[in-house]
Amino acid sequence: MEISSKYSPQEVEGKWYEHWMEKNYFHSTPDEREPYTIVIPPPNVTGVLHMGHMMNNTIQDILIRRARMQGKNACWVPGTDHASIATEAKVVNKLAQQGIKKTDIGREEFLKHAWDWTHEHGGIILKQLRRLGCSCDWERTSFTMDDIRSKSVIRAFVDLYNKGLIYRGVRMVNWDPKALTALSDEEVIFKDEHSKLFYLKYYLVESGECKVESEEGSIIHQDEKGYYAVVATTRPETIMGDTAMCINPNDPKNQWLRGKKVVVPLVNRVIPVIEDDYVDIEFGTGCLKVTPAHDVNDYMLGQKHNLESINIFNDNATISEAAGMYVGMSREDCRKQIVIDLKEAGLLEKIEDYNNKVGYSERTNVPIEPKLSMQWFLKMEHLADIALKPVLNGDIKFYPSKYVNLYRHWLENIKDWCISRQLWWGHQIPAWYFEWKTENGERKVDVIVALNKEEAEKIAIEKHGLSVFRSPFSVLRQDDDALDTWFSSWLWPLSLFNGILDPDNAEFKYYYPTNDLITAPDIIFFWVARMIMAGEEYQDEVPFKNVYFTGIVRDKLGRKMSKSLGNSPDPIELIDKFGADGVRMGMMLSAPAGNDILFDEALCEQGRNFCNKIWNALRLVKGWNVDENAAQPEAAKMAVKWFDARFNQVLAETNDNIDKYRLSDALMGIYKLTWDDFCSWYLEMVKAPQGQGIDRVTYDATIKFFENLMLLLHPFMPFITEEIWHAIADRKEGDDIIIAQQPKLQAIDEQILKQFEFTQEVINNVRKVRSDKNIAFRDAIQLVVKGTANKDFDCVIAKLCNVSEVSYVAEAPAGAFGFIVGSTEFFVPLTGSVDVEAEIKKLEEELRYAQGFLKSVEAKLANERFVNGAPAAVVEKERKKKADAEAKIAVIEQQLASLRK
RNA sequence: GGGAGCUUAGCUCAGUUGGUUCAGAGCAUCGCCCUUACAAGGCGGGGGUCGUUGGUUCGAGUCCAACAGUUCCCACCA
Repeated sequence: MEISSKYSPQEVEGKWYEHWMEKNYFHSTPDEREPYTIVIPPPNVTGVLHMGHMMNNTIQDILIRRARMQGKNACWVPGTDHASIATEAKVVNKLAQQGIKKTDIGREEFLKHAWDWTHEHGGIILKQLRRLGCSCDWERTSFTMDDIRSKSVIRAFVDLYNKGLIYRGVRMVNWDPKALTALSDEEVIFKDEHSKLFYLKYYLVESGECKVESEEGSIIHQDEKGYYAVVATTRPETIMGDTAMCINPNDPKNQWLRGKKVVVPLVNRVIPVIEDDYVDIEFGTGCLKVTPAHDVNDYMLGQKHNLESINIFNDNATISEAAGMYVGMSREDCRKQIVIDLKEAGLLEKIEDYNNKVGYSERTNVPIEPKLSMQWFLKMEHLADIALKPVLNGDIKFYPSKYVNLYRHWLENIKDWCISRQLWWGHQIPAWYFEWKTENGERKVDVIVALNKEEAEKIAIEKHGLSVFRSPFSVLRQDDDALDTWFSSWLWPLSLFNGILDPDNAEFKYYYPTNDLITAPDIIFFWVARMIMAGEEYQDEVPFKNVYFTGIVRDKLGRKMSKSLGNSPDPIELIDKFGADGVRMGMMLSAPAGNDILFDEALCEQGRNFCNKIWNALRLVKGWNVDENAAQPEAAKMAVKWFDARFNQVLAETNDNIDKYRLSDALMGIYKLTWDDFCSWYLEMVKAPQGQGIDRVTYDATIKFFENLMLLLHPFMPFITEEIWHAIADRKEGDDIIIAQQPKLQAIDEQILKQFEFTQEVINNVRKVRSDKNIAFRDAIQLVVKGTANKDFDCVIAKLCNVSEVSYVAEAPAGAFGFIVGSTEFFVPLTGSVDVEAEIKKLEEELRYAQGFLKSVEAKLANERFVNGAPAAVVEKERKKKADAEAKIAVIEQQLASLRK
């Protein structure tokens, strides 16, 4: 049957994936084998595959497939994340398009919509992973909001609350005015902003006691309206919330303001001047306006100095009633208007350009508003403590290791984790508020944390008595808030095997701790660190042993891929175009651990080309006819010996590279072994002459080598390797490469590798002579060797260079092109056309180089301090170099002499 | 403001304890080839004073210092 000269992945990939699924090869159950476990970083349930996923999951699949081929019980657990804030935002948007507001339909109805949305869009990404070839144990597919995972989250919350690690309190939190929820510190992204610094006039209150005294260094402002202080601010729209002005007590230029009262511009509220070291004397005028409700530092000052706190913003960051003016305006509009009004009122001294950092919501990309609110927090001190140890002592290894520092720094400076979100999509906080009326009519509230409502009721009854509980004035209602998404993700390695609810179950005991975690460095704090905390807290054991941080996928200009830039290719389209194997290879070739990868379609093209190369090697071998009577030619015999050694050499390197998570190096090694060593050298050496059959020994060896190459390559390129596996030999049912075992490392014949390297150099030289002199390959030539040499590979030289005869002589032949390999002289006799002058010139060049080299070596050896100081082996090496160089020079000189005759 | 990393061929990167197995790889490029597996290919070639400047050393891409450029992380200077 004719095989196409182009490999077509479209015809191959789907077929094999189905076959693997049918055979249930991806599924794992505990047995006596060593487990190898990976849990997927769960993508957003309603998301679609992007390049980051492609890379990340390719790596996971490589590791999982390799483990499977090493006889381990490989288990890769897939799943998705409910992505609380992101998904809720999408559902809210969708409802808005239908004119529905979430608050109008209520929690239950909203959740119905959210589940519909989840079911409709959910799991697309997992299907896409199948196209990529991912060998996940799909039977284990989980969701952070499925039954077990949800119950695990609730159990963990209750448990941590009972341990005293979770508390509820009023704190300054990061408020997202678009999503209308609190966020954790990690969800705030600071961006540089070109903004303005506004200098506002705060006039002093005139009164009898208020006397301005000039002291040394004072800078007093005064105009026709009186004395005034100048405050520099980037946020003039918050003046309605000012309840003090603060100076540094050690600031000479503002001494005159001590104990005074000033008037907030436009607002006309009188506020005191307070003093605190916190104020930076050098910044602006050294006067700080204090808005305790809207700035973290001001809040701290407010607490310290007992200031009133005026919340001038509504939850959506419009101006509130409490502000008394500009009510209902957006903060942006308000700023514009207030600047105009200040100017008109003569209260704006000047405006300067200013660069500062503004916190934005990671999800909704709107500026964060610091807001005082009641939230739930997880205490981090203890958890940080237990999570630091395993990373510092090497129980968990980071690749690359530079992330250890980052990790440590974060844990050592950690703050409590705000875990409540004012969202509905997610795990509702298992806290109930029991409200009742005391005998004297006072209303009271008790917070009850319990696994479910029934439990909560039981506790309420226990604590407050049945009659109080049943009283018509009593209410038990659950906290409205949901938990941060990461509060479920951090349990992932535990909860996937039901280790929170049932820590003694056999599966959990078998699969946990998992082996490798492959993730992006930008979630090292969000996720990695917290999983380690949870693992240590619940199992007193690490959740995984190695963490491989991938780089961020960028476009070839180094820009982050994003929807708005439109520079992110659709991974599925790439697979359609280049095949999954091609794309996988493209991703892996330039993705050393931790380095950003600059993605370029050309890399996938290289992957596709490689597939094609392999495909054509198959075509060649398939075209061979075995001649059972044929004896094995010498060249083929040597080729088999050599390739066997070479294969084992690369096998050792590959194993080493993968053990060190240097996957791109490993793949490159296999690529070169296949393309250069196998295709360009080996196959050319063993090819039978036109029209002849190949002998049995060589054929079998070749098939074996081909198989071994495919085994080595399979984790990286699963589809084409399975296809080739089945094409090169008759396979019994179930003899599939995916479950075959990796080749075992055999002894490497170093001697033959050295000999062959020498041979390659000879062949390259002959080819160069051919190329230089324009001698077509079909025209046979002769090769003359001066003196003696190892003749083992002469047959190979003859075959690959179309040399009719390799002969050995004592004297250099006249009229021949010469070259030197090592210190052996070779000649290609060519009738009539030798340009003696050119040959002399070439040799002189070589001589110059060799002499220069010799000189440097001699200088080194003449240096007593080197001979005495350097290790003996190094000195010995130099002596050898000297001897070699001298031999080479002698040879060149001799040749020159004979040419000049 | 603090901290970490990076800077080697046109591009993307290796270079693990300092010593021609150290100046490499892949891609790109150039020349010649439709040689019956492969033009998504074959064969051959060119290309870097290892960011700069000092220092340590017999010897530095490799160690140290400073500087420049660049990336990232953290941080309550309005």
